[in-house]
Amino acid sequence: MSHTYEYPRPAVTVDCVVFGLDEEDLKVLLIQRGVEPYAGRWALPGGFVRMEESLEDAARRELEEEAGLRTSHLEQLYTFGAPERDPRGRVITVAYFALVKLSAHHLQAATDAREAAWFSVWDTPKLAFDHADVLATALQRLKGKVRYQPIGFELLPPKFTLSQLQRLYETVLERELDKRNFRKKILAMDLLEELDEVEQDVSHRAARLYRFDHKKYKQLEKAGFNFDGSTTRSTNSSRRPASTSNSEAPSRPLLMTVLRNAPERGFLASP
Amino acid sequence: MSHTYEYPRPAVTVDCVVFGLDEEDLKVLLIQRGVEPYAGRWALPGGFVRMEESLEDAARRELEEEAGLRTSHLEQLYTFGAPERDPRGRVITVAYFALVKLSAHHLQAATDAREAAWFSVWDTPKLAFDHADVLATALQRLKGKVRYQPIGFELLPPKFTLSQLQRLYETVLERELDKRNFRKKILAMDLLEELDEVEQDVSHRAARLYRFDHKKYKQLEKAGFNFDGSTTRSTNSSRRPASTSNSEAPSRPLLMTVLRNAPERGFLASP
DNA sequence: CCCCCACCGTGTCCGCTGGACACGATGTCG
DNA sequence: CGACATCGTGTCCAGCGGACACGGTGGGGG
Repeated sequence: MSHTYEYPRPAVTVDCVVFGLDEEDLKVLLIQRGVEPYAGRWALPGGFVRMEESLEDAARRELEEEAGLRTSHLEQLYTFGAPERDPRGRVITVAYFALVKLSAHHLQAATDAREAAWFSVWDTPKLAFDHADVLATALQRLKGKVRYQPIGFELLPPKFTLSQLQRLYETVLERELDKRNFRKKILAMDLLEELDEVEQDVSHRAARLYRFDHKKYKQLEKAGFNFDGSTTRSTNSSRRPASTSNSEAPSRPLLMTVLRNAPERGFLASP
Repeated sequence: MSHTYEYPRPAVTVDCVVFGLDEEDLKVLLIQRGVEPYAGRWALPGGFVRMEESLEDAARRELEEEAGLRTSHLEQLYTFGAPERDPRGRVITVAYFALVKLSAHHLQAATDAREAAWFSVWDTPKLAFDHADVLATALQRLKGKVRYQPIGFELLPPKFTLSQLQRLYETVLERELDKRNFRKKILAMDLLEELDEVEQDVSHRAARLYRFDHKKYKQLEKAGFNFDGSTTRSTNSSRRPASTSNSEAPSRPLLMTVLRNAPERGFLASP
C-alpha cells in the first residue's frame, strides 16, 4: 500500500462520561489514575483506540476494562484536541457519554488495579487533564437532551415512581418542577406503562410504579422520523436519504412530543 | 519525556462541510482530489492535523489552503472513526461545519491545483471516503440548529430582504413556510434592523432591506448565557434546584425566543 | 387506638404562541 | 395604461405551558 501517510501522528484516546443516579444525587463514574502523569488523580475512564476497533467499540472496551461496566446508549459527545491538553504530547480524545442504572452496577474494581468510584457531579475531586471540561460539556449536553429525548429513563431502575422521575428531571435541569404539570406532561407522552404495583418499604403512602414502554417509543421514533421527505420541492428531484447504516452517524432519535401531527410544525423552537 | 505512548497510532484529519447559499439552492463546497485514493472524486476539503495546531485551527488552515476561504463560525460536527473508512489505513476524521456568504467568496482555486467548486447539497457527485455520511450529518445538524439559533444570517449578504430570509429557511428546512407567520415570528425576535433601503434592479415592486443586529444578539446571548455557572453549587449537602424566580438560565446556548420571560420554562421541548 | 405526619394523586383556568387563512398596494414592463 | 409579479399586512382559533391547593392514604409513634 503505497499511499500511507508518513506524518507524525497524534495519539487518539476515548474518554467516557458515565452518569448514574442514586437517592442523593446525579453521579459520574471516575477512576483513579495509577501512573503518571496525574498519578493518583481522578479521571474519566478511557484509553487508547486500537487500530482495528471503532471509536465506540473502544469506549465500550475501556468501560468494561476499567470499571467492569457495560451499557447500551453510548453517544459521542465531543472531540477534544487542544495541543497541550496532555503533558506527554499530542493526544486527541473523543469523548463519549453514557447513562446507566447505577443501582444495577456494582463497580468491579478495575482490572488494572486502579480504583473506580461514583462522585456527585456537583462535587468531584480535581480531575486529570482537561476532564473537567469534558464533564462540563457532558452535563450541558445531558441537560439539553433530557428535554427532547426520553433518555432519563436509562438512569432509573426498570420500575420507578413518578416522583423518582420528577426528582431525576429536577436534578438534571437544576430547577424545581410543578408536580401536577410534570405528571400531566409525562403521562401525555403515553410512553409509560402503569403497573399494578406500588413501591415497598416506605413509611408513608406508597406510590404507584411505572415502566418505560420501549416498544411504544420505538414505534413513535420510527413514525416521527419521516420528517425528511418534504415531497414537493420543485427544482430537483434527486435528494437521497444517504444510507445511515454504514458508519457511525449520530442519530437524533426523536422528540417526546412527536405525537402532535401538525401540518406546519414550528420552525423556531420554543424554549 | 519518558511517558510517551508507543502504540501504533491512527492518522487524524479534519474535514469541513461549508455551506453557502445562492439564488437557486443551498450549496456545499467540494474539492476534487488529485491523488489516490479516490483521485478525481470530489470530497470535502480537509487534511491532516499538524502536531502543534488545534483541531479548529487545522480546519481553518485547510479551508484557506484548499479553497482560499476564511470564515468565522466554524463548529465541530462529529468525529468519524470507522476502521475501514479510508482504504489507506486507519484514519480518524474530525468533521467541522461552517456557513459562509457565498456571494462574497470567489473561490480561489486550491493552491495545490485541485479544483474547488460549489454543488447543490441535494445533487452532489459521488463523494470520496464516507463524506456522504459526513455531509448528511451536517445537513441534519444545520436543520436542527437553524431552529434555535440565528445562524442562517451567516449565509446571506449583510443586507437582505425578508423574502430572501424566508427562502433560506425553506431551503434548509425543506418545507414551505407561511409568509405572514414567518414575518411575524422573525420580527418578533427583534434582532433585525429595518433599513431605509429597498432592493435594486428587480422588475417588480422592491422589497425592504434588513440587517441582522449583531449587537442586540450578543446582548441577548449574554443575558441568556449564564447557564454554566454551576460552580456555585452548595457543595454536597442537599440538592437545591436553584431559585425559581429570578435570573434563571436557559440551558441551550441561545434561543431566538429568549425574549419570553417565563418563570417556569418548559422542561420538554415543543417540536 | 388514635392522631399525626409524610407523601400520593388529582383539575382548572388563563395567557400566549403556533398555525391557518386572502387580498389590496406597489412598482415594472410592454 | 393594463397586465404581471412580488410586497406587505391582520384575525381567529386551538392547543400547550404554566400557575395554583387540597383531600386521600398508609405507616408509625404516643
